[in-house]
Amino acid sequence: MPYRTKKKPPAKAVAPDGTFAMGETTDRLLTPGEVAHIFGVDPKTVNRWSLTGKIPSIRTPSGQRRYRQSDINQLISTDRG
Amino acid sequence: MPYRTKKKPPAKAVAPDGTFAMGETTDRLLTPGEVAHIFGVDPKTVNRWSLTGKIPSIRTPSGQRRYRQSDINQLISTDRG
DNA sequence: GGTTAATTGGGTAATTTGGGGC
DNA sequence: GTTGTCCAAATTACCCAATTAA
Repeated sequence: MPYRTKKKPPAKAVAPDGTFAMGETTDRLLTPGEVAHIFGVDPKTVNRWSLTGKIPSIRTPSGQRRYRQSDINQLISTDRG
Repeated sequence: MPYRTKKKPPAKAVAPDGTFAMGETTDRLLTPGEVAHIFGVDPKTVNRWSLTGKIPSIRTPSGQRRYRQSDINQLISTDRG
């Protein structure tokens, strides 16, 4: 999967009729490559972060890792040090 | 994770945050696209999982696959490693 | 009926994984 | 202690057109 940055349409999670747009909502899962692109590191480094408990990860039934966008956003904080 | 749709899914089964309503839609069958969204993969990958025996699937009379929520829930687990 | 979106199957390219060593 | 790279095997993504579902 290439490091594709797909633009998200205006996030409209739940419509008035109770329906919602699939796949474009708040908590989509990111691939290691996407997270790596965000932080500017190697995908393997991202996996190391999950190994050391720095990022929670979800496994596909075949063992690949996926990361919650909310978890990633939590790590992105402006640093003044 | 190229699965995206601008229209409403068949019904509200899995909320954008990944949760679901227990008392209401527990036994509803999920489409490949919905399961794909949960795991952050392509719908075809989900079908591949059923072909390799990782997920039991149910077929519509026309041959399309559907998945039980209970089967999917069993596979979801946060991973530390 | 008619429109739109999702699913399916096949083929091929790209990504991910784990280990090892720098 | 952390990160980047090389490797082979496994897994997944994207392409297409036809079928099915809503």
